[in-house]
Amino acid sequence: MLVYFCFMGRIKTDSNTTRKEVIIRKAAELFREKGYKAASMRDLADTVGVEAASLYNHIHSKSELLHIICFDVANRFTQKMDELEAEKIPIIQKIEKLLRFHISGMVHHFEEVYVSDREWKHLADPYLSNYQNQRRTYRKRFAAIIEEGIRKKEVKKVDAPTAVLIMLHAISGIESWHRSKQKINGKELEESMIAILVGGLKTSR
Amino acid sequence: MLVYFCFMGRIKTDSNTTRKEVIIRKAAELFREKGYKAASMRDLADTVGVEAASLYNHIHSKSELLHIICFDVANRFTQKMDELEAEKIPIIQKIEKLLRFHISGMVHHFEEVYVSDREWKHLADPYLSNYQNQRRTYRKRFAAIIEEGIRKKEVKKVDAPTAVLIMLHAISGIESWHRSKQKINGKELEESMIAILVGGLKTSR
DNA sequence: AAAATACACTAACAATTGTTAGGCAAAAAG
DNA sequence: CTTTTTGCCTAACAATTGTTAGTGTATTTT
Repeated sequence: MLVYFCFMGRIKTDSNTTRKEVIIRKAAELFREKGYKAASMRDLADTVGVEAASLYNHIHSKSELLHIICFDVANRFTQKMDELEAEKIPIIQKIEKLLRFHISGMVHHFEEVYVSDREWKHLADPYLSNYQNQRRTYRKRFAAIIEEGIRKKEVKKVDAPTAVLIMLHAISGIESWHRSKQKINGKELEESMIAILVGGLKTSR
Repeated sequence: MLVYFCFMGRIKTDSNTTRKEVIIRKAAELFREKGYKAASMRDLADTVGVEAASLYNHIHSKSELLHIICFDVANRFTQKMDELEAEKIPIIQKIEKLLRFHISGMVHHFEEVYVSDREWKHLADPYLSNYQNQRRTYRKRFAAIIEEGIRKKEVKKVDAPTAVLIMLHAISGIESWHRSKQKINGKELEESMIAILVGGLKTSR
């Protein structure tokens, strides 16, 4: 017979949100803030408002949290790429659209996108190789678009993989925009970035 | 009376290299590969060829390793900025020079630069705030150069902090160039990057 | 050659880690 | 209301962590 003094209550959920989703959300915040390895399950439990052991009623392991976050993001991007490839618009517009998708992902789903971008190293096989493959082919598809642009003379002659690398990492730099004190608003940021990045690609006339 | 069976011998050093420097070098490799938190002192000891405890004859703590790496890199960049500000050359050339310095740092001192870029979060105060300040003022000085360029109409009208963010993060993307199988050579990479980045900044004529 | 220093070793520590077991209470289902 | 299920709790585990103490052997200095 055991008496509970400081009973903490259940994890609060809005309707349409499972407790697991709440945990994943908080995990993303925490992993972003401290890094996957430095964030402990006890930390996570605190921010969720529960004891560490209780988390395991909803999830299987810490690593599950990471791979859910990573693949959620990766799949969203892959899906967007599918749609984009099917569209019949000028290449330079395709590129712009893709960049805008990346930028707004980084602005509005910051925690998840950032974690998937920086912490995927800590995935365990077979998820690790899976993730790496998905990422690699995504970049190849992106590079293929740029190369098509070069053939059609819409895009300046550049090394396509290098261009992809620049674009994607430039966008991941939005991280420091989030961190900065006096930040311009999200829409301005987007336009500035597009101007520089797309401007750097267009054939100069 | 104790007899040593598998005596591993001392840490090998070239002349002009202290054992501490060897350890720091290996630490940079390890921190880059696994991340600061995931890299254990026993891992480090293994790659150095020694027992974990022996490392402490040369260093004070794990965190010392991180802050030596971070500040070595940060100071190099700060120093370069000092030199550059003093030069009397067109702004667009200044920017190009700075970018080239960053690029070749990322190509030739990859491990240290990468670690200082990605793992500084794990610095402990007061080093953490120090580092953040140094980084912030560096970026402000970079932004000031771009703003001067805009005033002199050498540079397209863009939000300067955003431009800095793009440049620096684009360069840190060289990480994935290192990782990639079929990589173009370092010099080509540099020229490609300069073309896109500086191209994106110049006033279009 | 003797003395001093540098540097490696083994053994052990306290703290923190992810995770499991088992029990009780609230919420949902009957 | 009664039963079942869900979800929280405490307690504890084994593993891994950074680090210190103490000891012995190479190497360097005298």
